Amino acid sequence: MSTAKTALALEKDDRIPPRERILAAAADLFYRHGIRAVGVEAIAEAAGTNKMTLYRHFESKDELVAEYLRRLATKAEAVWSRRAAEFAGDPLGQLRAWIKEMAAHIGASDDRGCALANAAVELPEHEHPARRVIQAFKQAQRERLVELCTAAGLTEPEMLADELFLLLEGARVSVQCMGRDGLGARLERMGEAMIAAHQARS
Amino acid sequence: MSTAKTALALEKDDRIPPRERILAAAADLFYRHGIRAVGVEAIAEAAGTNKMTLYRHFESKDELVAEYLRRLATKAEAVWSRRAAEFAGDPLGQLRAWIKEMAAHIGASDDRGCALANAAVELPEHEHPARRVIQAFKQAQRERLVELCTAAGLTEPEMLADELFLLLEGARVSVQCMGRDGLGARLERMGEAMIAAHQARS
DNA sequence: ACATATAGATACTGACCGGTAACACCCGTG
DNA sequence: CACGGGTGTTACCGGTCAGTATCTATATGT
Repeated sequence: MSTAKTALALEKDDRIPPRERILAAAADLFYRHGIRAVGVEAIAEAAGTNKMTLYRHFESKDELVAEYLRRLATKAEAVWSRRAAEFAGDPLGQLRAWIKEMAAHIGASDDRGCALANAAVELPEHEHPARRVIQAFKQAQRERLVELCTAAGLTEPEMLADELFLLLEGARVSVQCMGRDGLGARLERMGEAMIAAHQARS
Repeated sequence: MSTAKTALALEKDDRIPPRERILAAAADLFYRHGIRAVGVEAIAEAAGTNKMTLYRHFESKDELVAEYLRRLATKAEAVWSRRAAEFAGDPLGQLRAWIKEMAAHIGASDDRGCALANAAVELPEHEHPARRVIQAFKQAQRERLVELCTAAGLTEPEMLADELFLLLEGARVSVQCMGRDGLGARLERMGEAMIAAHQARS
């Protein structure tokens, strides 16, 4: 079976503790090649260490995967906090900024969609430790959107939040099926149209 | 790594030639557990045959995967033809029927989203024979939607087609992240709202 | 100088992977 | 009857998988 993996070992920096190097290498390889396609040995090597050290820090590959996703979720929450601060008191502006940022992501040539969603597709087993991370993150994401739509005084905020959420979620997977070609720009227009449709008619 | 696979060998029916039994078994296992999670031996066994016979009909696992997706694409095209015939001269009705059917899919308890999209997530390698199948199918799908929106006389048909396409695509992956809970019904409302927003104001 | 903790290196286990070789078998056609 | 094609069976190949045991090296703190 075809399994082309580019190692590209990020050069070892001893100032960074091995646990962090492992997580960085895992993030890169998992995202680019998929979780099941990457072996622990390749991760250890890319992190400038070895399997034994990896297993001293993570009790299994499944746990490493869960931690990889947990880190991404934390990072995403930080971005939301940053944006909330930047657009304090302007929920509509925050909503628009979010759409803009997602459109930019989709335009990036190395984008392979949402790592959490991809993991959900790759790991259907209900008992996998990654699944609770994914579910909690996506539900929080939707909740945040609902609150934003509500605060912006838009009509039927829950429905609009779902529309925007699914639109973006669809765009991020669709890019992996069909390629990019201008989707980023179209996405922004669609988001704006949906918001406009939920603005109270004066 | 956790890899729980339920075999559930469909009992062998000798009236069906082995090639078809293999494709049926592959379709079931690939969809339920993911492509990388299922080995050729498990497929052959579930098909009531063995690896050797499988490799007499498919030159590699990658080719089997491509054929699995090709069959699904063909089946989907047939559904579209059936629907086009049923709603001949009523593009709007056809559009609505499509949304209804997709919403029903999403409500089904064993749904794991679009097999083609899942495969795209699982197989990022550009050279994989499955990728051309996926891309062609998704582009045809979008094209059909554009034509339908145009025929229905809706405003900005390309944009509406994209909106509906991404909405549905998003719903099918989102189900795998967050569960179903009523998404089917909400989906229908959202689709109708989008269509309404593109109906020429009188 | 000593104890402790962390990390590196290498080799290993047992299982599974995709793919193949060799051979026995059955069944329909000539 | 003989033949040949599709099928089944078994054993195997080299490689990789997740995970572990063992031993050495290094750094830190006292």
